[in-house]
Amino acid sequence: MWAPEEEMVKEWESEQECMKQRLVLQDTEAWQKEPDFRGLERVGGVDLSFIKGDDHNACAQLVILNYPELQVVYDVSEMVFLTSPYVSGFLAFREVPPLLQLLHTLQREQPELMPQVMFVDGNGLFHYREFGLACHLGVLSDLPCVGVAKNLLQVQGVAKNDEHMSQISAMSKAGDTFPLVTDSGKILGQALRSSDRSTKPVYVSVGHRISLDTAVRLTHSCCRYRVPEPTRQADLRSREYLRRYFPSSS
DNA sequence: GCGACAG
DNA sequence: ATCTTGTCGC
Repeated sequence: MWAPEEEMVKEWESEQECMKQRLVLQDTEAWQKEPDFRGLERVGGVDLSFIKGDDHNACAQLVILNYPELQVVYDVSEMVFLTSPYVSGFLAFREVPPLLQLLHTLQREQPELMPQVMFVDGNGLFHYREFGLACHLGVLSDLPCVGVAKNLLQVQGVAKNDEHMSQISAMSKAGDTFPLVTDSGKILGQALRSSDRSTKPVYVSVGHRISLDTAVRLTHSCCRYRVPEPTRQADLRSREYLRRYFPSSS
């Protein structure tokens, strides 16, 4: 393809700017204000897994877990064909369409299972233009969303420097956090030590219809291992699906 | 040339 | 995202 990426990225930037106006960065649900999240019964997770040499065909996964037990009560795997390339800062344009499709199918076939909050693999507000995957999916689905990234995106002055490494070392137990502060002093997310056994933190940021404090508290309460259980199950199951139906990829 | 580059 | 098993430690 000859021209596009540069032009496409410009369009994508304005789309993000437009959708940003619909973002809600505060708690909107009653359960979010409860100390033990009383009233929260279903949390969702989504993920995409790929076949090694193929960046178009992927397995899209949606799982619903009950809360606080965190047992899977619904899961769907579906092969999808991705048309957009992965461009850092624009992950949502590649992954959101199939994820929305899974949510729409759920709405049509088992609306009573619709999750009350979604966990997303990647960032929300902690993003170059403060509109990452979790914001994008949140706005288009109008569901509360939390972004949890496994790797630090270096944005707006936040970097993996000595200070950052030092703060990581200072987190001694599960639940410990430190803020991700931009060069302009804005807190766009929190690094969280999600389990006692993992030294490497996860990076939590607001997606939609939830406050940062609630997002961090909820993420901590959904972690049995380093990655929040909804996202972890989505990842495990989508990869299992590929192993089963495309043995060539394993 | 070196480092960054969510997934 | 994916390429990759066993292995060291508790």
